[in-house]
Amino acid sequence: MTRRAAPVLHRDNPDKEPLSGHVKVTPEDWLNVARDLLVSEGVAGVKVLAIGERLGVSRSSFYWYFKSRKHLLEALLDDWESRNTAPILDHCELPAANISWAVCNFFRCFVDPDLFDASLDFAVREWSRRDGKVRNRIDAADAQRLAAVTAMFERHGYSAYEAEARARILYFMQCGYHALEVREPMQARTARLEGYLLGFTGVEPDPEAVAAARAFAEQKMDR
Amino acid sequence: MTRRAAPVLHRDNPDKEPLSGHVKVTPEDWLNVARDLLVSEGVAGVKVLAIGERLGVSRSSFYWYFKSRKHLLEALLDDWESRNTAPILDHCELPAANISWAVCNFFRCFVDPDLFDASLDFAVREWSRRDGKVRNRIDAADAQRLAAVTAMFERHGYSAYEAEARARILYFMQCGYHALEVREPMQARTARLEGYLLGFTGVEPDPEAVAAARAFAEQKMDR
DNA sequence: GATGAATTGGACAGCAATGTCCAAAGGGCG
DNA sequence: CGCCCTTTGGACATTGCTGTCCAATTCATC
Repeated sequence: MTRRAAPVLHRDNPDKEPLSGHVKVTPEDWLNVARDLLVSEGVAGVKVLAIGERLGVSRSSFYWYFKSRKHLLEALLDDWESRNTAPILDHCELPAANISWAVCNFFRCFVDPDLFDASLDFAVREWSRRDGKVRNRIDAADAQRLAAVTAMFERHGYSAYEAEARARILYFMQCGYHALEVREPMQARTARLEGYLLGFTGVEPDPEAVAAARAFAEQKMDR
Repeated sequence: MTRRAAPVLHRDNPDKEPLSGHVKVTPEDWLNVARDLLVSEGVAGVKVLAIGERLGVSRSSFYWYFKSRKHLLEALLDDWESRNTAPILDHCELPAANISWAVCNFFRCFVDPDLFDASLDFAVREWSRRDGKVRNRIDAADAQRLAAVTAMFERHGYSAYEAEARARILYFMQCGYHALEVREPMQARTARLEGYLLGFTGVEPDPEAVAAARAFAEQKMDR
């Protein structure tokens, strides 16, 4: 059925080899909980004490793995970069019979948290408002993603000018949807699918693409 | 020429009557600087000491006007609510010869910071992620705005279904644009106007509406 | 000149966070 | 057994914030 999100803690993950010796947690555990806190509380919520408590481990042992909180935050940023942009680029490049299928491929990222973690992306975005280095990283990511969507429209026969406008409508709209943290049942969302596709592409949507996308989205419902 | 944004400090605003007696600042001054800080630093940056410093006034005098920081924040939220949603509703209801003009009216809000302060809106949105009461207020605002845009499309002949989808594309896309804090010269933005209008409305844009919108936006450039 | 509204600066308590140091374990492993 | 890697908990210095209290001051106005 639905793939479960990977456990945040190393020791809760049966796939990982057991920790030997006196080891209770790994640096990755610190990082995973830090990411969780970044999303739920913002960068200010990423506190050494809070992470340690959730790991069931003392605050002092943090400094065994990381030089300082600052170094943890740097690791967090690398982690985000290495996981959130690639799936979008991949899905834009997927072969597609027509523009309906192409846009539906793109949609998958914004429906499936395993492909694109919108909460993480916006947590980093919020962080970037107060940190120039973070800001540069996210600007680069946005540019890459936009270029990929534009190329997708161009491959399906849109002029460079129209492809750019449509790419921006599509990508910004998805970002806006998540920025507003709209809460609605997945069915309400997929019910508008034909309308969205018509708006994004300017042509009547391909019923087969719609059906496939709807099936994919509703299967991801219980998330 | 360009209308300057109102001075943040009462005493810097020549339109206001001079303060009498020993008065150096008004509660509105505290509020204005607080709003500035909310936007630039986030709600955590709204600190009594920091505001006092920018007002050139001691921290202690804050408690003459406000019971506590918490009360200041409540005033800040009321202030946002009373200024950011009305212009959008108004501009959606403006008479328009066709859908191109209507959407261009709507655009004005997102181009003119006097009509809609996107930075403030997103600062409140960020705040709402960590405060349930704030969250409820902003959800209500989003619902009102979306309803107004939907009604706008319906008045121009779109079916209820299509109006809803197009309203969401339009409103979410504008929010996404600002959420990503795209930095580009206004000319680059208006160059895409025809493409945007075609995407949003599904019909070829009215050249007169485009020309008027372009003139309006470029006149607001130096902001 | 007295009154009172507005402001000041300093002191103090309380809290939460980071980072440092260290002595004392505890368990795996040679 | 004894070494070493890892963890612990506590103490401590430091920083920065809120909120309280208060005595002193200043200026407009009655």
